Amino acid sequence: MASIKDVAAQAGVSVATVSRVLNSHPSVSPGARRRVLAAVEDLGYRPNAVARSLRTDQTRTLGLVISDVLNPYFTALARSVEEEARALGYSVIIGNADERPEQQDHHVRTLLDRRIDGLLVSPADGDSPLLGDVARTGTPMVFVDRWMPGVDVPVVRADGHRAISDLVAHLYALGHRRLAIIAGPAATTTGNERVEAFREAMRAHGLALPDAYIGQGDFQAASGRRATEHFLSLPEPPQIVFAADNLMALGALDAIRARGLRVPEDIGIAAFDDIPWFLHTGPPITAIAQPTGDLGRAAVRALVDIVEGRPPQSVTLPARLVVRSSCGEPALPAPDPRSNV
Amino acid sequence: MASIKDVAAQAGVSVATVSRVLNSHPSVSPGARRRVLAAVEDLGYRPNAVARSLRTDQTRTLGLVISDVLNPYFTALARSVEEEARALGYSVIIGNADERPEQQDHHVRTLLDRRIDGLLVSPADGDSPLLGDVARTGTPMVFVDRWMPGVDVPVVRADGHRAISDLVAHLYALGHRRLAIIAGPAATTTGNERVEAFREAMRAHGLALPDAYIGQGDFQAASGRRATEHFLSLPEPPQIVFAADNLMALGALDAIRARGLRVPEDIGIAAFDDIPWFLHTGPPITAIAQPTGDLGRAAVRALVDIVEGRPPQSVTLPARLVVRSSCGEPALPAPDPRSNV
DNA sequence: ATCATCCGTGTAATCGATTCCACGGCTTGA
DNA sequence: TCAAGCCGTGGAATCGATTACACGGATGAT
Repeated sequence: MASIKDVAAQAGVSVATVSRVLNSHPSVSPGARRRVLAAVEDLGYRPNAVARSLRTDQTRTLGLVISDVLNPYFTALARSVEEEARALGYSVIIGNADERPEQQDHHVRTLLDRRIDGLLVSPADGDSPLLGDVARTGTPMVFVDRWMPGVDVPVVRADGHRAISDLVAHLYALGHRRLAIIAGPAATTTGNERVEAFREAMRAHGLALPDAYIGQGDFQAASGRRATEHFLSLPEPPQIVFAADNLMALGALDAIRARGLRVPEDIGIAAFDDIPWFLHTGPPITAIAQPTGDLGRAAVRALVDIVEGRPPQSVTLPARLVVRSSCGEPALPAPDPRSNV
Repeated sequence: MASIKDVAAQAGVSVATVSRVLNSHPSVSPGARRRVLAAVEDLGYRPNAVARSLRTDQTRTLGLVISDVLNPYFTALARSVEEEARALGYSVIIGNADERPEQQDHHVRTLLDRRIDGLLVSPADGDSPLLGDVARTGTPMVFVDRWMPGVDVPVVRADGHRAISDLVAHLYALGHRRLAIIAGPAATTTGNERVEAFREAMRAHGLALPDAYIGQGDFQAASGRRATEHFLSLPEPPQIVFAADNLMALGALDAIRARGLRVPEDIGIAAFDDIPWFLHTGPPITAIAQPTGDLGRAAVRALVDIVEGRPPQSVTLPARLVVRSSCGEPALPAPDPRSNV
């Protein structure tokens, strides 16, 4: 592959001049510029990003470590992150943690070894001292969706309080009183917050959230299935199962089907995170939609702000309730049950 | 961040010795090794992958350009690719083409600029002379899922002939005669093959595939919706709509719902690509499952074979039919309607 | 005892870019 | 006319690693 030396030789100039042309430095004569450009074209020359990065100490690359690529929520997030980054002249390297802290740390380390300019993380369950260390060394870093308390970096996330309170009001209006939740791992912020918001909203309606109605999940489908099976074996099963993410909702649906029960007649389902498939499940699932695209874009902007030396901003955007029919027919159907995720 | 020089100074040796320790070169004295390791630990030193790549001319990184990250089939593929690559000591950088050739080319170029060791591509619709050029320059490259005729690189893919023929037999047995297909873009190999296999299987049952029953899609949900709307407006609509990928099946489901029709009573649906969600749609969708994990792994192995100088192999694995209820109740229900994707 | 060999180590070249500094030629102002 | 300044350019240092080569000392064979 042609190097800058080949171009210089072909154009009859020094490598310094070639570099100047390529970086549009002003002091290059029109003639030299023309000859360099011709040589570049002729040789099909493309600058070696590796060499350039070594010299300039920047890679124009962002790292994104997500908890689970198979989760449509994170895929959607990854897509918007990549788009915004590309618009700002950065590439993105995605690492999939698969909800496993060791794998998350593996990716963080590889990304750091590659000297990415900044890191976007949605931390997995379990504590990882590494992330704290990384933040402390001054590597530009931003949390997206989930964050870690005690690590002082900007956080870009959705706030579900309002939407969860709307959800509980909706369920209450439909006559449901026994509401259960499948929680995410306690160590993730999103896991806790959603339970707390749910409990609070129930209290506002004079309802209690008994421990038996709190299932421990790990954001994966299998855990949703297990938790739901347990709910269904209770002497008094809940009327509604609210899953703290979309995959656990899927597992819940499985468990309910396996028992031969119907949704929503026998038991209702709702989920945090709205994804296109929820329109097509039987029945369509009532969900809380996050502004995924906006979150991804805001996260990239915050990170690039840090990278480029501007003051970054934490961002919190509201999630909103999308009512469908998985908890029973709503009294007043929403004008458009389709989410705009 | 500490460099190899800092480690050398701290350990009281030269950078050469440090490098030898790090690369487990045999001729280093135990004492020196110990001091170097201590210094590495002490400084939290991690080798700079950028510098190393520049010198060794290899990045131990593979590029993967997929057609659409929002398509669960490709996400599953990406996941298995990353896993296998990690097991073999490589990292993966994913580029999302969004079914757009320019965006695909953008990613290919960026990946090449970064001097990835090899490229895994599932080419998008539309011709891209770039890929051919890249292959010709000797960059290690492997096609996965889709390929481009005339570009001489190994192809790792699933063969759907048998499964499609099974599908048509299944539909025929259920009494369906008017079968329609939503094709992928003509320029993609998978697009064409699936239509041809379908046509051939129909002919084997004495059925014709009229042009009106061939919808032109682009592997995106919206095109599946449009094609299905067109089918439904025909004087004699088909009894079954077979979508050449999962997203178009989703679009088809949309269109059918929008007309207030029921699946499978009014019209049946089947899809190429099986994804977890198809178990949960209303009704569960009959689909053709690709051995996605095996495909991803085989593709990585083929690519790494090229990179490391071994002779690579093209691989074709059979897809298989997973019967569910979206085309009517099967006479003999399959023992386990759950796909093992 | 002598010479060849081997082992552990350091010096320095190298990868492909960017960029500081110096230099020669030309313009411009006094 | 001459000094000062500017402009286009090239030489060379530099980023952080790897690795060929050289070298001194110890070991082993004869």
